[in-house]
Amino acid sequence: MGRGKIEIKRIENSTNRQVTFSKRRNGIIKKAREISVLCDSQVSVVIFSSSGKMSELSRLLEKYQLNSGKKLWDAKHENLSVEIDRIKEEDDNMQIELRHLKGDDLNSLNPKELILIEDALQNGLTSVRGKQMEFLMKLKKNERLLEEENKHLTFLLHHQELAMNGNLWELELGHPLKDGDLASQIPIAFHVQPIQPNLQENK
Amino acid sequence: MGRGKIEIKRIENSTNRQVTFSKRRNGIIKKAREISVLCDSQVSVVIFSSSGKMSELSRLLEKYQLNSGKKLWDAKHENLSVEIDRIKEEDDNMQIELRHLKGDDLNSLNPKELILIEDALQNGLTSVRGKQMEFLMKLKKNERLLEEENKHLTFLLHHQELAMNGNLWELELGHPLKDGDLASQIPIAFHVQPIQPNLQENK
DNA sequence: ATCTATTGATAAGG
DNA sequence: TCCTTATCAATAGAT
Repeated sequence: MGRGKIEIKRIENSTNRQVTFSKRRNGIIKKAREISVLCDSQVSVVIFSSSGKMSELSRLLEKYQLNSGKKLWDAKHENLSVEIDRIKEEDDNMQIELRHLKGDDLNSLNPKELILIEDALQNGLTSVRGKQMEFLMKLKKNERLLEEENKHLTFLLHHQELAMNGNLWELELGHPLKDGDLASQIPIAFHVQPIQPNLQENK
Repeated sequence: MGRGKIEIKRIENSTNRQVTFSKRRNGIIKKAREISVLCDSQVSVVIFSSSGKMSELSRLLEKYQLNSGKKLWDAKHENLSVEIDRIKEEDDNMQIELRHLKGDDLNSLNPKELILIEDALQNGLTSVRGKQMEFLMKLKKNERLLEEENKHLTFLLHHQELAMNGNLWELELGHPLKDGDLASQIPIAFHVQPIQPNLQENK
């Protein structure tokens, strides 16, 4: 097309080459636009001239980018996928084991496996109850300590009251209390009988 | 160019559109090749048909591709990292729960949590034992059936032997057995006392 | 897919 | 780069 046919090989005359580049580049981009409109298709054209200048039509490239991105991903990071698969499998296995221990999905198991799970559960139960017992002991011990402290404080309080009463009467009587005084014979009863907890672990 | 001029807008006839797409795509790619040869330029053309199929010429645009590929990879990588972290966390949690159910690492738990675990274990144990009971029932039932079959077979055997003996004596005596014959009074004892299984599930 | 009339692209020149 | 124009390639529509 044109005043003469040309062979498709590098145009050696640089001016000529530049002119042809310009014309054909426009032609290609025009045609790319046309096809994208006519045929409802996504087109991207990127052209670099030999001097490095870029022209571009991108009626958009998302799919392509996604595609090449995926390839790149697959090639370079397959090992990561393997890692993920490995973890997921581990995950699945644990999920199954958990379900079995919680009493679900037992139908897939044979009696031998059921026995293993029963043993595991029994062991777990024993351990958990042992730990609960430990807690209980700690609580009881703490309780005993508190009781003793309580007794001690009560004792102190008693003496303080006695002392205070003594002072009052001293003020009123004008002399310290002596064994013969009535006040010193006031009965004071402290019932320090702590509640005995009745907790009992049921075996 | 063609039998008639066409307006540049979406071709509604889908067959027509498909045909035009095919022709023009080839044309564009051919021209892209030509310009890259004639003008010593780098060209990339990517065309997606409306149905999503991709055609491409890339006389190649490494910088551009690598760049977009890398960006894409980064985004994907981030997503995947998040996914991996999520799974790993799930993994850890399950691992902890499993260890707890098996009676390990109980020190980190408070009494309330211990009770939850105890309940879970108890439930699991109940389910597992229920399932074992099912198995047991199945076995017992099977056993009963076998016993009955056994009884039946023994019965048949007994009769067959009687018949055989009868025939033998008939042969020897020259006549069928009658009540007066000695042989008909031979005591034959069959002790069909199947073993009673003493299995007992311990609750 | 192939044909072909017609249009559109473009080589050469200014 | 733009215009012109002769030439030929691309292609629309038909088969």
